[in-house]
Amino acid sequence: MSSIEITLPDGSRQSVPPGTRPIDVAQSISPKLAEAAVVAKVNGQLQDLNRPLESNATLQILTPKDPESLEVYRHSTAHLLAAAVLELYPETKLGIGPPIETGFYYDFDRAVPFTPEDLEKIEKRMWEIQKRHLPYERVYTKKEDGLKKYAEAWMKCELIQERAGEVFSEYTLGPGFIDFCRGPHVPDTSKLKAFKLLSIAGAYWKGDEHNKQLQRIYGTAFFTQKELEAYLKRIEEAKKRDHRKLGKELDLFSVQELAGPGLIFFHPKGGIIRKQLEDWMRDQYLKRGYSLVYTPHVARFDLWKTSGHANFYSQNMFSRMELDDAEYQLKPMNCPFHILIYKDRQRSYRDLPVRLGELGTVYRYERSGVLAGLFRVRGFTQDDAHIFCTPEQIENEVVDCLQFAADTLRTYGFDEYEAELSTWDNGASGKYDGAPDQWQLAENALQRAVDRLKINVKRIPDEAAFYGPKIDVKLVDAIGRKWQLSTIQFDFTLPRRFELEYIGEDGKAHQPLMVHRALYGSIERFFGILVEHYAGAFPVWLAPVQAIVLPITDRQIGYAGDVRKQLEEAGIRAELDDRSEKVNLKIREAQLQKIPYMLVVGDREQQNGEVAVRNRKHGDQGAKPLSGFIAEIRQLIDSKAVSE
RNA sequence: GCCGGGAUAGCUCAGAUGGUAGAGCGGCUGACUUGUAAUCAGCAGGUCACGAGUUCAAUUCUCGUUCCCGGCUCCA
Repeated sequence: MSSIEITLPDGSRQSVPPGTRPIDVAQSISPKLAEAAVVAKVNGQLQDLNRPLESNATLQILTPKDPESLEVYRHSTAHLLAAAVLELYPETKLGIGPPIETGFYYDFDRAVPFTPEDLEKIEKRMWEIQKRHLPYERVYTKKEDGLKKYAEAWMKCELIQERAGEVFSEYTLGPGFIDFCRGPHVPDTSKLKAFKLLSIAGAYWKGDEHNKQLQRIYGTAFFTQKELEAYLKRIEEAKKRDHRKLGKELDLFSVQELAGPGLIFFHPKGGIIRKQLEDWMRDQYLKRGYSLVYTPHVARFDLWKTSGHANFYSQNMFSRMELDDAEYQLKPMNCPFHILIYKDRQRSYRDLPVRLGELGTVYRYERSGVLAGLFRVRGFTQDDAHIFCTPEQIENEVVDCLQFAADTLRTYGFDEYEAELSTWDNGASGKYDGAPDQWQLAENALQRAVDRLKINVKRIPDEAAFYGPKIDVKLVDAIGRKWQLSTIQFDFTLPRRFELEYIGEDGKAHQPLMVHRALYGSIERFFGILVEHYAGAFPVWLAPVQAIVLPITDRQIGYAGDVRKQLEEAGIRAELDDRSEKVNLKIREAQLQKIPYMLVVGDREQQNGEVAVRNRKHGDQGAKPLSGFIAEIRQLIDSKAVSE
């Protein structure tokens, strides 16, 4: 065969000699394309630009515009990191070094831990190697030879044992570096223009805590310095919004060392916000056909044996406590309690669906290292509800839940969200509880519900809870981060364990279906997400202080007090700053507290019964009659406007 | 839980190769009476996280504990 045929994405064809490289084809199309090229896609597979084409193929040249090329680029940067580490610390053993959503990492086994200073040194060495313009070259080794070659590198040996075929590929980076790797890579280090090492962390080999702990170096890389800087700026922005920092600055909540980690104290200002969240949710329960219930925080341990938590959830529960008659257990979940209410009397099909909702506080033992602000705590309150219904009712119930979740998100100013449907493995592994027809019914109901609402859902096989399939809703916050929020989960296990029943039309007992659902998930965590989403500048209806009256001199204190009183009578949370300070200072402090409205009152306003309105975002709005301002702010509060 | 880093005034942080500490902000007092992001002056605040050890001497060095931070694993 004297030539092979290459089909390009636009459908055009080229005849080229075998052994032609994708980069040559790119060059023939345009030197500019060759310059921009990062990697090739040959017959749908990513491949090195320098790897010769041996037979007819479709070929696409990927440039920074293609998302896949960034992964390759970052993977190559990870190799650069490994090469730099080996030059500086030759005794280090290499683990794996993949690209991740925000950059890349590489895992190392080394007796001495890396320090932040090492990180700087390593990054410097990376730039030095980058400047050598070393090629990434693909070479092949027989498995048996490879195992010998990597005898010293225990992790690589394991990987080769597990993953390599008879002959496997390796990539060199100059004369001194070679790594077992599937590739592909960028042609050489001159392609790598913008990268930065970010942090050091411990990480278990293969993610298993029984394995050896390695040292992971995280970094990030972008095609341009500009993108890198934008990313670093985003990290800075996220730090500024950190709910732990704002929680202290705005006096919203605290964690007390004397009380214990992961236990949250809501201060008065945080308490007001939390009350809004709770009131709204309880009102919604009642509007949407839920019954509001209250249940205890502890129960006999026997209850948790019946529910099964004593077995499969024990490592997440607080220790049992001994009372005179029996052992008691602080509740890690609300479901058994709601089930007991359901079971307290006989249910007819006419009673269904039964929807029992609660803001239920649960306690879970979380390992100390995982606790984080409001996002991961040991005591938290779920907006938890359980729906007991017939198979015929299930689809409508799921639709209502999803609608409810979407309304919740919209109310708090989240316009963007994603949904995931986690399904079982069709019984392949036996790790899922419940009958196949139950799984079928539930998964179909979930799928039809999202279809009816035209929600885009990502289906994730084999990710269901062992007791049933679920839909998870993830919101996207103001700076593009995703947070797991609402969850709607089927449960086939608990109705069986508790022998739940309803009497059907046929006069016989049937087992109801049960759905767990939580929309905020945890009020604490949702609160934290809100703090970060709004960077502490809460919508007026949530703001702890909605307006503050700022008299310019002591002469207006009397009038300012009247203004405040009228605001309070109109149901507005108002404060008065009657200190003998300059109005500039009062404004500054009110601004830093992110109070939505500052009402400046001087002699002029006092004379005319007015207030000079300053908005935290839009600044001075000029003077207006107090009654007019009250009408405006009431409108914002009553409509739960998310911006003013 | 594990790896690494950290804890100094109410807050943010500086500091000494071991000789018991400092700034800014805040607080208090007084003066100023001020028009849209910091008025001035004075004063008072610290078992340098906690507990042991080494030392003539420990906030500083060593060990342990607690809590916090970045990760791993897990998760609302």
